[in-house]
Amino acid sequence: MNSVKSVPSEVLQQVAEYFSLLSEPMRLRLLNLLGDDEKCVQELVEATQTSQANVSKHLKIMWQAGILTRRSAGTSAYYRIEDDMIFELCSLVRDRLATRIEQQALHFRVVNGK
Amino acid sequence: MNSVKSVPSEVLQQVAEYFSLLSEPMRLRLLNLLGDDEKCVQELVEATQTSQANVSKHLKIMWQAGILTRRSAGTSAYYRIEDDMIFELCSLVRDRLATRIEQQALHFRVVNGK
DNA sequence: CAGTTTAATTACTCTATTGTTATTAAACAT
DNA sequence: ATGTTTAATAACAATAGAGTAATTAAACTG
Repeated sequence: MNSVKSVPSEVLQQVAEYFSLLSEPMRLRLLNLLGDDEKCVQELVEATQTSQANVSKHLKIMWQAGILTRRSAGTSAYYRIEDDMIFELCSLVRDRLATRIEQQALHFRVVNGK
Repeated sequence: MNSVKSVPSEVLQQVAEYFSLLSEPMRLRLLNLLGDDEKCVQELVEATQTSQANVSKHLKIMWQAGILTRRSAGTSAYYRIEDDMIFELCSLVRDRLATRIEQQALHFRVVNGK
């Protein structure tokens, strides 16, 4: 007897797809650059030092997934973070990694006798 | 002037790697099966309907990443979730996806006049 | 209208990862 | 010792994804 209900595989699939959005450094960088403001593609290209095609591709992926909004103005396209949960998820993971590294440093010091 | 400090690329890399651990349905299923208990490889193989080699490979990946612990007993190997943050992350994403689907259903009803 | 700027798309290469099969290793049972 | 069970590993095929270069499309500018 297991008290935990088994999760349908479609749900696992969707959750996995959401996490995979955040599993690319370039997308995390774009999200970090966007922050609370909206930015156009050109600004993001200049800040990331990658190709315009690559930036557009990543933005499209996140837009299709519903974590960004898109606004056209003239020849420009402005993107903004729609889903604030992103920040919560990222800071949770970042803090966890930080404490883990600190613990590793502590253990390293212990096994080497301070 | 941007008030947000730019995140070093090594940090982005590590955060991305953490999320990529959770971006596979099979690993999410294993984590869900593990829950709060420890389970051996054989139990997980029976529950997942995939090959023993595949289960072992995924468990190794998560063990190396520090989100599982491993205990040997006889010919068996028991794994347990070490990092409870997993549950928090997964339920955050699952709830968000649920509300998104509900909103889509609502919008669907509106555009079709109830 | 011609020229320019900005973004999206297409076609492509390269790399990483999943899952499978087969094999090896280790602990136990008879 | 032999055979059995359990898990880890190696080698491989198939797939997915990132990044690039080139092209297309759309909106401005002169």
